[in-house]
Amino acid sequence: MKLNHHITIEDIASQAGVSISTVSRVINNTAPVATKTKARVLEIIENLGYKPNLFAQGLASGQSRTIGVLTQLIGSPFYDVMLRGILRGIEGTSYSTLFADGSWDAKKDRIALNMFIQRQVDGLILLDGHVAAEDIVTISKELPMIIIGRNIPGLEEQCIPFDDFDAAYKATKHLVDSGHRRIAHITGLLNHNDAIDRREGYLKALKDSGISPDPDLIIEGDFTEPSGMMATEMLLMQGQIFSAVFAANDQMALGARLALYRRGLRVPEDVSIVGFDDQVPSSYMIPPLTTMQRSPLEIGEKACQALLNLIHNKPFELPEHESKLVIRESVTRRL
Amino acid sequence: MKLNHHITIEDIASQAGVSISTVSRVINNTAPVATKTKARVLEIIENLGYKPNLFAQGLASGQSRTIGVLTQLIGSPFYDVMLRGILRGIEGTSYSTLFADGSWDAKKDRIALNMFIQRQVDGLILLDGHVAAEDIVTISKELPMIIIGRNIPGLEEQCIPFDDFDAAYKATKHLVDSGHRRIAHITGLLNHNDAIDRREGYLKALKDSGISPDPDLIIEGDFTEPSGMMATEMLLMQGQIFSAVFAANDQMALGARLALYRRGLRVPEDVSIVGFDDQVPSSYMIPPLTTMQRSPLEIGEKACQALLNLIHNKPFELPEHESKLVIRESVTRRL
DNA sequence: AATATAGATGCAAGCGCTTTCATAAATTGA
DNA sequence: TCAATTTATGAAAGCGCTTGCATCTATATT
Repeated sequence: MKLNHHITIEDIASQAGVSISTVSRVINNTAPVATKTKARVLEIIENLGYKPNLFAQGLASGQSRTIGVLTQLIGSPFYDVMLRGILRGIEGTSYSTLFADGSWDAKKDRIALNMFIQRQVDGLILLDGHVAAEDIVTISKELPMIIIGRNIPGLEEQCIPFDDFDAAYKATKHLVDSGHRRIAHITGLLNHNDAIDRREGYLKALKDSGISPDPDLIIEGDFTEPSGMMATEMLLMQGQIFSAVFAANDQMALGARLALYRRGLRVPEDVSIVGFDDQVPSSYMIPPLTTMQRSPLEIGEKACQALLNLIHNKPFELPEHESKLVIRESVTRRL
Repeated sequence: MKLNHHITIEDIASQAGVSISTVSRVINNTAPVATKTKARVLEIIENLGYKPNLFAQGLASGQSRTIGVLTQLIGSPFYDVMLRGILRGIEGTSYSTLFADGSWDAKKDRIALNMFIQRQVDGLILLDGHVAAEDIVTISKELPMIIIGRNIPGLEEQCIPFDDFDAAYKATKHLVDSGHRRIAHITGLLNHNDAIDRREGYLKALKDSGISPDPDLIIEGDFTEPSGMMATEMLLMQGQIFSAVFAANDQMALGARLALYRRGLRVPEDVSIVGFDDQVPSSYMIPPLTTMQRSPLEIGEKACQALLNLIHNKPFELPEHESKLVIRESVTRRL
């Protein structure tokens, strides 16, 4: 392992007996260079282990070979897997990723965005968050970007929205189709659009099935396990009658499951549960959780590739995103 | 949201009627500047929303205001929480983090390290990984770094090793103290030092208690849920007799729990389980898992602060790391 | 054979900052 | 009051690269 940051393009040039322009050209493939010359330069670069100084490159070219990724809460499974997808998408390219965490805080989002701009990232991936749509539009005029999990008016081509409404509809429908009529819903934080969309999907599915939603069966959670547990405890304490729970994510489903266990209620015999996200631990819940599967890894990877193409003005394609129901063992038929 | 990357130090200088040197000095506090002048410059900077170009700064000063973080598998809970700690530690500073994922692959580690060096990070945090100790020592001569999860000879002052041996010892001891004699162990990947240390801790605890370890009760997993499940199924299929399982991490404990469920074995009545890491889903296992708690958030944050101090040649302190047993409901006394 | 064209290379001007060195102004001490 | 400091500032030389322009050679076209 050598740290040759002292070798410069000039060293290469003089050893190869050419000018630094030529060396620069072979590095960047930016103009034709005689085959022989190119080979010689490449060889010397290899031998000396020369690596261009990215600051100098960046300063001269205005490009940073860096993309910024704004996530909302590192340590949150769904997003983390998406990050892994992004890292996978960038692998093998000369780009690197700068990470920042908005923590669902608009102020932090702005700080992060400013940081990215100052560091002159060549592109941006936004994972959800509370950045104002107009700011996104402004920035997108000067900076290639892909927005995951939102749909910004006027920027649809660069957005990968989630199908929260549809997915929640399907999840709820599955319960209805299994014969459940009194289905409780633990929502996510209702200042998050995805939580709202999921609730709407739930409501629509009930209505379409001729069931009039009971507001008492809808409790707001915050996407965490404890909130799922508390929501369920509250339902139980209030003596609400329900045969199924649709949780707006798997974490809350796990919480709900524990609350039921504490009360001696069996899943799915007494209460069925459907989650959302299909996170890894869900398939190891007792019993394994029926949930809506999404494909964050693929989304992250494809989004990253799309961004890279966008940066280079090449045509790009955004991944289709459709959640699908994974039937496991937490739902039973009710006659 | 403005993107003023076009304003340069010269704009500030001319507006303030001073030279760019002076502006540079007030920005960096690198030499005395008359109070009045300083105030004027600062005001203009503020008004114009000027942000120094980091490439130019980096090129001129050789500093990047960036720290590199090499993680092993983004999406893996324990490390992700540590990343959050790091991000928390860097918050409010002028530094940013460059992330790379080694995926427990020495080759990728090297690529990432080269990338970091090329990007001239000012410091490095290594989360575990397979980088050769000698390479680490070489790099550390030129680059401030903190190594988490390993102990590199000659670099002890910059390492935050984990107490895997002790923690595993405690975990196993807890089972022994609860009356268990035939305790199975699902190890992690045995090319990982932490997995080896945990196994050693397990063995030592048994021996110290006068129990001679049964090799048939030790099965290698790979730290994932499915491996924990398969290991347990294998034990069951082989007809091994055991009243407790110590899994080298919580994910495998979850897998083990599902395997037992499938066989109709109750936890903890028939088999007790102890995990390792205290990841969030573990406290929502049915029944909640007894496990070894670690403090990745704190470690990440403190490590980051230590690195920042190290970069600035200030004295620094590494976090103490001690795992502690969290007793929940997956272990029962055996008489 | 004469001219046009494409290919190969070098020169030199930046990119926006930091920092050394020199100089000018202000302060101090005797 | 004058030399010796100290404080404040500017000029200019880089940092290591990219890139437009100019030059020169080799090849193609008629």
